[in-house]
Amino acid sequence: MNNRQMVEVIRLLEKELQKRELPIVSQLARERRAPFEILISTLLSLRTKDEVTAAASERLFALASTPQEMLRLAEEEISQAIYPVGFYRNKAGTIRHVCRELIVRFDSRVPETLEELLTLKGVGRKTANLVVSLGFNGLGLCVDTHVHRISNRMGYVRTKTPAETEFALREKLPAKHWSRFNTLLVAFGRNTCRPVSPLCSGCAVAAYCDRIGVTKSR
DNA sequence: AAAACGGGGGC
DNA sequence: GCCCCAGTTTT
Repeated sequence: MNNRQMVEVIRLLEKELQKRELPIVSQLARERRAPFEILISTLLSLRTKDEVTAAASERLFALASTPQEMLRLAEEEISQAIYPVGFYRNKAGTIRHVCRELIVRFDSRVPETLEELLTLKGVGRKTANLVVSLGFNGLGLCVDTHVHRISNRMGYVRTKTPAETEFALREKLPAKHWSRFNTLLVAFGRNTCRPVSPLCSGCAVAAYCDRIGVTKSR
């Protein structure tokens, strides 16, 4: 698959996912959110389903919407609010730590660069890229397992690891498509282009897919 | 490179 | 029961 085809795939997925109202849910919600809310909800999302994360985020933001307010909450209060996302000590602790850092080091704001975001403990490559991409409409390319799998399955790249995929995509895919690309592929990967038994019949972009590594499909 | 962090839901 | 989930840090 070449570049022009991949851009067409992005266009088709955009149309398809809107038409069928497939659950991009919290992703689309996040795009309208303040960077602080994107940062916090992304921290909540690690190894946790998106719907669970979305509901937990709402409950937490109802209690506190700024770093100062959130830092006033005890770890126990945060844990209670975000149930049942799991990783409570981890996530509640990280949230308080990040809030404190934002206040002390960044004038109570969320930093806008990948480098600065990565200095926050608990914020890794994917979280930082999402904040840049969705929070500041910047150039963030976040390669998770969905993006990695589908990029290879369609034959757009040939890579072993998500890190290699990120590098390859940064070289190959025009930056203006990055933000929508990862958002769309994650939604697509959950619903249609699943890890096993992808729903190939009726897939909107089947014509552009090489189906590499797909053995069983429906 | 692998383990640990944690709980719900799908199958 | 087993495996997976918009991951990151520590060993």
